[in-house]
Amino acid sequence: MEAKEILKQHIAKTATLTDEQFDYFFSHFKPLSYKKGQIVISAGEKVDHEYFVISGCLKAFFINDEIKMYILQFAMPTWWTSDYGALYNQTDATISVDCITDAEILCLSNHDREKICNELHQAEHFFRWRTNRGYLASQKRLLSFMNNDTKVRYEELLSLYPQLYNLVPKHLIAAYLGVSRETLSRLYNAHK
Amino acid sequence: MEAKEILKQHIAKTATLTDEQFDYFFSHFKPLSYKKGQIVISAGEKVDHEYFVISGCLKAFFINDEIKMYILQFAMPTWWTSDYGALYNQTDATISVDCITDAEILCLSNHDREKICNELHQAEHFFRWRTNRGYLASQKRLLSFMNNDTKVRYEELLSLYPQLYNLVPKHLIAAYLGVSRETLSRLYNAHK
DNA sequence: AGCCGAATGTGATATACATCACGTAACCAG
DNA sequence: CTGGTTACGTGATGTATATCACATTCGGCT
Repeated sequence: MEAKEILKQHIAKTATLTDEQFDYFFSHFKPLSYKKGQIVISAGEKVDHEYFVISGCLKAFFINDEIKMYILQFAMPTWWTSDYGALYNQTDATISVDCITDAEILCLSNHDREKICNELHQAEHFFRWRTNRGYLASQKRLLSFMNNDTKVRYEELLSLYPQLYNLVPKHLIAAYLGVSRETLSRLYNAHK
Repeated sequence: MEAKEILKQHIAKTATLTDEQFDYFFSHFKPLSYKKGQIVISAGEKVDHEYFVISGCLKAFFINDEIKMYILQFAMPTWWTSDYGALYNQTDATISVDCITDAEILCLSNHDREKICNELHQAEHFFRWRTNRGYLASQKRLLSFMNNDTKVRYEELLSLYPQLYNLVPKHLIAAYLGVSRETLSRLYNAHK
């Protein structure tokens, strides 16, 4: 299935757009191809776009002290990603995004999103719901962080996204869980 | 300033409504008065409303194992609160909300919010931005959780909301930070 | 004023995890 | 194939924090 159709079905779950409206909506997206390891957003630079993943897997991450990396999100097909803080507030990125695998993505500028939201009520509706889902997911993750130990969070992550186990290296999973790679290694090798 | 005016100025920061439109918008809200300690949302029960705080301070919290409490949010004037997961998905509440102090709040049903969003494009715009701010705040807190130790998070919280120091008991601050009350006590009593 | 439960301080001990260190295996590019 | 980089496993040790226990103080009621 091509990118346009994937986005169309994704939007259709929350908003009602005529074919003409969707064509107009889609005309603001630019398709991009990335290779494994390529950088999409680099901390310290300006951010003008958000990204909708068609295929592949990206990560959005924060690096502190030039040393420790924390992964905010693994972005899989039909997920959106960006440094939304920087994007909405027009500040420099503090979060970076790069490709864990080769990836096809659709790119939408901040300006165009606001323009479309203004022009099409249903587009605004869609983006409200998208953000809402992100908010709920973030809150759920925060609660899990406070409430569960690493092992439970690890199993939670894998039961939610089993494909991650073979797709991304273990030290990235550790960076998502917020523990060291050594601790994670010991956790699932404590067989029995 | 009365409740209606507070809400009006709050909305005006993100959305443009005529006086007539705002009057219509406001007509869906119901003012309520609560006493310190009163319960607004009780885990396990249905949730039909979200709440806009006019005065006082509420907390939204999760209780695990009938023992440990984690505070998701201190809701201060002009903040919104509810169990949004339960509200949007029409499931039973997993999060409770109660009053830390006496409070005046405005209450809006889930049904009415969706109705207004559908009728007034600018209302949908407002709620998109409100949710967006919540999402960014939640993401920031998550990052701080992974990246900073308890002391830094404690200072972060107090520099953001200095009034909390005298307003809420320390064990609630500990429950927000995700540490035991003993640890928090030792932290700021470790005066050399 | 005086009482009682709630809030807070503080010691002792246990534990999960970070960190450092080192070794091995897998992967890829020349 | 080969050398180097990346991923992964595992031991030893230090540290922040949880937990339990108990003492003390505070604040709201009657």
